[in-house]
Amino acid sequence: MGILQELDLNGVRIIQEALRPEAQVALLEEVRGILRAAPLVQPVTPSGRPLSVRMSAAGDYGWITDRGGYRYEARHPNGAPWPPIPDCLLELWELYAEANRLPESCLVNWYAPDARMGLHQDNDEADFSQPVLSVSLGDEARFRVGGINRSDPTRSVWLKSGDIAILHGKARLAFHGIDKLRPNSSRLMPSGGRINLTLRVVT
DNA sequence: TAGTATCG
DNA sequence: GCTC
Repeated sequence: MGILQELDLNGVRIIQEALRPEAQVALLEEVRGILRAAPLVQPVTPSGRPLSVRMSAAGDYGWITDRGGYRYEARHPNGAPWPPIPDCLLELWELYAEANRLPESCLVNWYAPDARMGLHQDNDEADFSQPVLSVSLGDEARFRVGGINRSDPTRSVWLKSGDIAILHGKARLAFHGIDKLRPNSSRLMPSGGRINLTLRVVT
């Protein structure tokens, strides 16, 4: 175990090694179940540009982007309701989120080895007093965090498999993104890539 | 503008 | 190549 277990990145709380390897394996199996019920899709921005990340979701709502805009939807684009959020993720929320509501959405983001996520805000939710909690699985990723204005200075950290990041308080609306993955940096998924699970209160 | 390209 |  490393010495550093927790750090603050522009107000974003990073909990390193929150999940032991066995818990990561179990969570990965839950994710595979979600993806059987709700297959990954490659979304496009409202301007029509594809995201490099592929997405699915669990819970009452999933986050969607297409030519119609950014929004939450109660159903997968194929018309099926999203599968339930696994209990182990609800337990992580209770343990770390310090929220007074339960998450209504678990976004599942699949990063192929060359996928990235540009700097953005999570601002399609109704209640910004509720935190956003994300779990990393698989390859390490450079996570960049700024402030509430796009021009604010940024800092970055390498997120590893099993790490948790929480956008809360004044950092709830912090701009953030994923610069790049570090290839072959995890034994969890030997074929490479990264999964990010993001729990949010939507309404 | 949850995109991409580019720079010192 | 990496960082900001």
